[in-house]
Amino acid sequence: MSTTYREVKADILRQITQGELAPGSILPNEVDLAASYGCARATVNRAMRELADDGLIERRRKAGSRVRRNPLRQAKFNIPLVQQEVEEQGSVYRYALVSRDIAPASDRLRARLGLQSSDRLLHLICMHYADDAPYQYENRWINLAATPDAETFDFSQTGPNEWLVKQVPFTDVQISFRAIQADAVYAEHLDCARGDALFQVERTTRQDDEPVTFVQLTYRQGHRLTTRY
Amino acid sequence: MSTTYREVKADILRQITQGELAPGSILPNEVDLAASYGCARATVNRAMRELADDGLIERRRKAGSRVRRNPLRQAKFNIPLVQQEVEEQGSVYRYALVSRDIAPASDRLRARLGLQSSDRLLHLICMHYADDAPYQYENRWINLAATPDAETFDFSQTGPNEWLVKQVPFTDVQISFRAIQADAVYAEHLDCARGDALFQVERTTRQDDEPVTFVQLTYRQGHRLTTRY
DNA sequence: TAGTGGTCTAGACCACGGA
DNA sequence: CCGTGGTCTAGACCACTAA
Repeated sequence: MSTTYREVKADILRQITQGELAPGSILPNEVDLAASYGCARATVNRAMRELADDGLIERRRKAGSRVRRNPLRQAKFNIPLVQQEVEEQGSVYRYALVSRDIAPASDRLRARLGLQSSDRLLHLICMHYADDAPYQYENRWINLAATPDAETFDFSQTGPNEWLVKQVPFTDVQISFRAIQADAVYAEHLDCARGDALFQVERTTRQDDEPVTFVQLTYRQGHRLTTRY
Repeated sequence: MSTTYREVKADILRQITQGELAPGSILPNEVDLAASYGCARATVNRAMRELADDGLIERRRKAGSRVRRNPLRQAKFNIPLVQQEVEEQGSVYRYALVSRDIAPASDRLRARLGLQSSDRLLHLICMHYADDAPYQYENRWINLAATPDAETFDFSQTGPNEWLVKQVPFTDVQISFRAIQADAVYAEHLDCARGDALFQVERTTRQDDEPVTFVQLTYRQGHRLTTRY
């Protein structure tokens, strides 16, 4: 009948959210907390470490643990594969390859990704449908210097994301979200009006600083990305 | 000279990203790993637990640990206070209250937040500037049933976010991102054209299921939210 | 039912960094 | 300097669940 780290964490969390522990105030040290909860120091340590990971407290050797003044607000988003995303909302997923070509990197992409001018890129445009309605427009560049196999793979049946995830390891991913206005191309593919506001995710994937792929995923009008914490 | 959990984690991570451990393959159990790394089982456990938290492996009792087939792609975003966000990019921050009124909740908000029809809401519209250029338009509703003090507080000098973070505890936050088209009001306040695509964050904060505040934060044209992992 | 991860313990040593 | 958190250990019991 010992106190678990979950109980310790929940109790401290309660004291913080209910204002018993004011922002900026200092918590007892681990030894004292262990004694008062009647558990081992390692148990308190795990509870406190998770609270620190969650951004609720700040810990420093010798200085002790304090409740953060401005609780670090951080949100975690799942970035699912399109197919899973579509199927999880109960729709039928369909994929189509719109175009495929190979060309040297444009100046814009070279600057953005840090590519050599000699590098060749595989450029794919794909559509993802939910119940036969346009769901996502995918504009992707794959660095053939990093992924030579991509040149011979047939992307007409399998989406590049599915293939890349299984074939190519990566070490670093950068993601950004923004709003863009639909031009004629987007309007046609996503079945919306020119000028509509669309939600776009841009993602750059690297393997040890070498760019592997850059993609723009543009969602149909009205899409939301949601999370809670 | 023992093996640390960081070393164990880094070594397994390397095997995954370099393809030595294929997606879906099973890892040795903790006892065996501990033996092969020459450390205690608890050390291996911590390394594996963190890999699981990071979405790289899946663990199940009796079944063992496997490399995820589709590495769970999850991104963590910091949700900073506007003032910090502006100042961190080296600009001067300025705040202004645009309007303030108190009214019963509209049907739309009642449905969205799960409010009682008798609840009164404090409705604030605020502007946040960076170097005197519009940066963010804030449209906020505060539930006076949950936060009576808000009724008498003077929001003409201090932004509601700063005040709420310090005054009101919360237990649950829901965030969503989307793209919207600027109407005449947005165009005027954010100094952009009608029809421009704007990036908007919506956030609902609750304390034990009671809605505390709902806010729409609309950024100036061209804003991006970025992260890496 | 047996194997695996989940957790707790009591103790130890150490690194960091405030006073 | 020396208090605090960071980490490791060897062992133990337990909860879950696949076989």
